[in-house]
Amino acid sequence: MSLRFGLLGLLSYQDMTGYDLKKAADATIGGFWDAQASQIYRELNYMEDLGWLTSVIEFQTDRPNRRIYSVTSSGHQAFLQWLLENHTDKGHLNKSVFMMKIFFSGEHSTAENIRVFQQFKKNCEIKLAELESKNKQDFPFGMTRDNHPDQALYWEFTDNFAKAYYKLCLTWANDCVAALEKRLAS
Amino acid sequence: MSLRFGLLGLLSYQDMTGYDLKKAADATIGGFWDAQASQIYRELNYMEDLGWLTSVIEFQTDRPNRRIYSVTSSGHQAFLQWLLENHTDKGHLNKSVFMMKIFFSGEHSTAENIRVFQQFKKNCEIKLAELESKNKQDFPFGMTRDNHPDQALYWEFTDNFAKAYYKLCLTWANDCVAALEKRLAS
DNA sequence: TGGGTCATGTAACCTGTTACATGATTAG
DNA sequence: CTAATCATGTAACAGGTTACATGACCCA
Repeated sequence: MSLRFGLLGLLSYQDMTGYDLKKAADATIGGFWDAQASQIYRELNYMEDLGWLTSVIEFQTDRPNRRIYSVTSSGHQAFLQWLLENHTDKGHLNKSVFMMKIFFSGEHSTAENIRVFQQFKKNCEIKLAELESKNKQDFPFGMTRDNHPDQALYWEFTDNFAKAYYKLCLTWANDCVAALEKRLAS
Repeated sequence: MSLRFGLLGLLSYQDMTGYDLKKAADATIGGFWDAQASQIYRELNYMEDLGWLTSVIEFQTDRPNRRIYSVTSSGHQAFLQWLLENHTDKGHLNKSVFMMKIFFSGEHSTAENIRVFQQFKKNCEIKLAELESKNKQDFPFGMTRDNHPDQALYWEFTDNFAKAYYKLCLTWANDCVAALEKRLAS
């Protein structure tokens, strides 16, 4: 699994600094991958050691210097190979803390669990709103849909998935709340 | 975070060995948590050090001895506290290798990507079939729905979620394939 | 004057994964 | 005869998280 290859992919669109990458990642793969800045810097370092990246420092006087990374040909090869490796992610719903808690929620009162679901719904609504609004503006750093017509379709696919996912969460949570309220009434 | 509490939860239903826990986990929380046996044993050890569990060895002659774990009161307290901690899992679609690959799939040919989606669909269908069949039999180790009426509703909630999730994956993948075929035709 | 942005990182830690090892019994 | 089941683990590693540190500039 790997942020690693996500970074390679983004850098293949455009040379960037770690700081830029954090923002680019949030704006592009952020719907399904939450990247930590500290990890980004670590990965960049590691990949430079591997020879997958090279970097140049841009000196600035009024702001901190910027270290700009570029993918080498061996880095791009590694990326392409990763893309071809068998995609069988075992179904990718294989670690959900929230579901774990729900599973054991019989320990709590019905009323309390309704509140938990309502909180969950709020979070989903926020996520959905973020995804909808993001859609209107284009991707940053020169990665526009016009710029990358072949890629844009796949960007939409992942976007659609994320949206559909959070909508599913909302309807599911509504059903759960309905069932719990029914129990309260009886 | 954290198989640990899942194990505590299951042990609160019934005393068990690590081996039993692996099977119980697969049968109960397996829809949304893939637990490794090696990690189970490590966690059991660790929790015994913490004083959250105690264990007794059951000697057997014809088979390996069994180490049976029970939750202590401090273990149960830790479990309850975890349940109450704020549930805000940031949305739990925050790490998907599959989506990462799809996002960057513009590098491949349309035909190849159609095959990738078809493989994905097959995996989802298998998962769905597993979930449907599991439903018919009851949970193992005395954890029946009649036995735990308060819990059973929440078990169903997580079950419903997993099923709805894989169904969503299927319809999404179908839409993607349709879009790709349309592109092939034009 | 306080908080946000720009920009880089380190260190310790936690959690989960992979690969391996052992060895008897039982069912096909 | 072979594979699965029972049953327990260890060791090394990979990947991700949290907390912290630095410091200037800009805007309200």
